[in-house]
Amino acid sequence: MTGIGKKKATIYDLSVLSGSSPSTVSAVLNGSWRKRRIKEATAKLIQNLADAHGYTANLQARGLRSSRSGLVGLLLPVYDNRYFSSMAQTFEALVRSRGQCPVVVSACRDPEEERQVVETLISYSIDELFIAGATDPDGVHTVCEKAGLRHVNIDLPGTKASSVISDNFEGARLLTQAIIEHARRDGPVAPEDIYLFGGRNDHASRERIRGFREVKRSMLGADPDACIQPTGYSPAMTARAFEAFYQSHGKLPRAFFVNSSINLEGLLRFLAQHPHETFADIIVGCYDYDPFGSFLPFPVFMIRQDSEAMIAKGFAILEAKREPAVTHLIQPMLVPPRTALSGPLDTLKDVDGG
Amino acid sequence: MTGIGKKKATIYDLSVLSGSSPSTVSAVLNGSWRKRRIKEATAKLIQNLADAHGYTANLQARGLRSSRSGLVGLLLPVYDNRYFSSMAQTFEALVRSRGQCPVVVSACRDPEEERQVVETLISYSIDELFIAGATDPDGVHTVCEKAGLRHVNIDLPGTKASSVISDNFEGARLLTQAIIEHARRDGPVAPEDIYLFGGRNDHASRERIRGFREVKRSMLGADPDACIQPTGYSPAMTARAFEAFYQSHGKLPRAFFVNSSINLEGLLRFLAQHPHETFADIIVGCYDYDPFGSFLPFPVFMIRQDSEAMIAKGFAILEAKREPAVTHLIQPMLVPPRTALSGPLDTLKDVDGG
DNA sequence: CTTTTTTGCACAATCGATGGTGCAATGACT
DNA sequence: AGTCATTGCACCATCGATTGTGCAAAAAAG
Repeated sequence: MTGIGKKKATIYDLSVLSGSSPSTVSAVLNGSWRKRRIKEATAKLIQNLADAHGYTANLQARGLRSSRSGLVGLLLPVYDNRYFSSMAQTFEALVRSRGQCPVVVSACRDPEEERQVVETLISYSIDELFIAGATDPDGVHTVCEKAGLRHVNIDLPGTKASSVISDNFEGARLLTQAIIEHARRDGPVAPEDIYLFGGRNDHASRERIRGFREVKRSMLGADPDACIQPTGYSPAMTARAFEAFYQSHGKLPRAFFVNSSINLEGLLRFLAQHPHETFADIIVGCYDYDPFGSFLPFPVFMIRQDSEAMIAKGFAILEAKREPAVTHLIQPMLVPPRTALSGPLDTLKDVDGG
Repeated sequence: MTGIGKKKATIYDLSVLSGSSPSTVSAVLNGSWRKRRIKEATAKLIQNLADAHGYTANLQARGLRSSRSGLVGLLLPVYDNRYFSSMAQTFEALVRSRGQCPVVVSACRDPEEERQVVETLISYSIDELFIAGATDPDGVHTVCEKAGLRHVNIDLPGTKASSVISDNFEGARLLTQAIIEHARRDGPVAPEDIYLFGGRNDHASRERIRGFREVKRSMLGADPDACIQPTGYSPAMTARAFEAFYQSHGKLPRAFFVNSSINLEGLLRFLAQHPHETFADIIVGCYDYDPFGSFLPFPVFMIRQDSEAMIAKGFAILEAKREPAVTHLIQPMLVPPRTALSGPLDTLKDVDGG
């Protein structure tokens, strides 16, 4: 409580105050004092002094000396959608519960940015890194390896480090099947009735497209190439693809698979340009779960990826230090329309809730 | 490119390689070499060596010595909703563009956690801190001040540091007015037709409730206290409030104001328990913008808070070092139903978009 | 009352970068 | 040639913590 605006207390200050040496103070404050055979009384004395002066360790100094920082990084492509923001939320909670400090950064799907950001994290001696949805996981891997940083890929796999990803193939199968079955309620379904929008040439998109096509072939007997419309990940591009389809066909496909919630925002932009009623009968499957997306005015089947399981598995991999780079699949979950799942926020206590 | 898995190069390594002293190397690599009158040829030589060896500065060492880190912190209550995740996205971009490194952390609306997290950030000598939506801004302020850390409150104001917040009163007025006007399309509206759900006893909620009540009084002549249902911020509690209302009234209010998108998720949970058609005619106003929320099967008016302007203003305040703690209001924007606004993601380039 | 063991702690090097200071070499000028 | 200013850089203390090592004093053993 002493000293507002004063410099922060250091072990040297406490050393003078307590009459012990800095090393003793250090040992007491970092918990290694038993190993160092410090008398319990001494430890207590120093601990009390530290508390009284609001001592907190200078983590940069500690990190410099010990070349470990207690930081665990999560590299995201973007924050601004429910899949990644809930992943960040889960990550924070998990890292905190392990007594470490979470650091989340985004790199905007830019391979160069990804490497730079990771370099920066390395400069802070982070202890572990979760690389989520990286455009160039192997590029990041190289940077990490050079620095001896343990890391794991989440969501998009790399070839050089272990990865934990959704079973995109299976998820896509579930989703495609669900929208086709739903469409069949209104009569027979032809291959040209079912489209896929969004995604690009990354592993997840490829697997989802593969699952989509496989189910279409087995349920509908065919899958014309025209039904696959990879638009990239931007809402604007996706909206344009819907608009183009609409212009040439006079309607949207009867049912379609949207590659991610970001692409689904593209659908919103399209819808905003057109009267409400025109699209009351479309059926949508979206690979990603967004609670509001689930309640749109037409049936939206969604896939909820289990980011909690992915992060947890990621930690397990980092601890196991497996040598060969393996890829673990986490099963995603099909979410029927109008479903409000609980999320990471639900574990928070809501103080003063009235 | 040399050395995979080797230790990172330091200025000492480069010092040996270049035949210069460490301080010269340091000066060259941190850009202060002109001030230090280093020959250009020497600088070039060292720079080339550094590039060749992939040198990156150890930021912990630099931070320790200079007691500045280049880090700028953003403290969030949670990640997992569009308001805060888009704030994080904007923050990242802005900080990056200033050549600093963004660090985003969440504290789960827990005052104790808030202080602890900030202590940790301080231990890393962060240069500036944005405190967004803190439950106890003044508590955090105390911690910051003790460490001489420049900081600014965003979204929820404190009394001891400057703040940048939405004009919640005005936003609530706009929103309330919009839903009342919309409701009047179907006939006269009584005070008991319009409710407010969500929020708790924080500044934002209070201001919103004040705006809500003021508009109701002026447009409808009254505002019974029963129409205000502060449920806290959790979806579960909010859902319970809707359920309770429904049990006792046999329906939902004709129109209602929902305090935040998190509370709006509570509405989803309620809806999921009930048949679709029952609620086709409700009118909702939500204080927060979520693109999917805007397209729900009933009219949803939303308020989009301008987090970009808030962050930008926050930087301006930090730079100006204003002494008296002032509070700046940023005007939010009323978003009519079925509107897809573009967000921070739209400025990203989407490479490989096919 | 020695010798050995254990206890309790102090010393000092170290992590990597920064920045004040000092000093030799070079050039400019009288 | 002697003085002075300038250029170009090296030296060294410093930031705050960690950790291997050494050495007294106290306790135990002989």
